[in-house]
Amino acid sequence: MQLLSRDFYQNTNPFFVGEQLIGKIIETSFDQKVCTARIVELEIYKAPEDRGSHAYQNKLTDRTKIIFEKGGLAYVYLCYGIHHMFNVVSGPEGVAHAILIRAVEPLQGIHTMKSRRGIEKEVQLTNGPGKLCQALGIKTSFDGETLFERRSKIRLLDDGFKYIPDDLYKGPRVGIAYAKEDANLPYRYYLKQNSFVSRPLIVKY
DNA sequence: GCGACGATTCGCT
DNA sequence: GCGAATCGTCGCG
Repeated sequence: MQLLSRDFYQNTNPFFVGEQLIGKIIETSFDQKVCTARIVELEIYKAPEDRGSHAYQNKLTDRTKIIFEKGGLAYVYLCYGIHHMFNVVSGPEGVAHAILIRAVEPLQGIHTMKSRRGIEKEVQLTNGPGKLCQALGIKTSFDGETLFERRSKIRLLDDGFKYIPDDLYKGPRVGIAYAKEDANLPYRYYLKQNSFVSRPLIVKY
């Protein structure tokens, strides 16, 4: 298990970073509880031209300032007043790319995740951006945490897992109708065969 | 200061 | 399939 390096996140191409993040491991540790889970679905938000991005046209506010930092930080915000959303900040300083983690596959700490979620069914634990934050204990207080340090409450790790490139689905992002034509861009990635993906494509016959 | 709204989830019909 | 929950952020003036 190896920490992803600080340099990895600063790559200027957010699509490359997104492809690399699929299959990597998120580990949270605090309150003497450790949870790990594999990333199986994410969405790219590409500054400054992406209307879906909070940093569209490089809009700089108290909330978005963290996205402009050097890659390798967590961007966590509250959605609908209830759900936390976890993003990986990428790109060099001043370039506001963010990658929303939409689904993960639980590996360790499943008992803790069940207790945080208040449910027993494993497939429901982390198959959505709000759900996985609840399961892993990710809150807005994680905003700005570094992802490349052992001492962080949240880290990203590589265990050598490799997916088959043909298994990677690329399609439109979810829930961003306000982004108009940008909503159709293929910025959502997920592993086709994985049962923890949120809202997988329904195949019609 | 205030009103509108959201990168969602859950429960009920 | 639909609507409510629930609150921080943003834009307006």
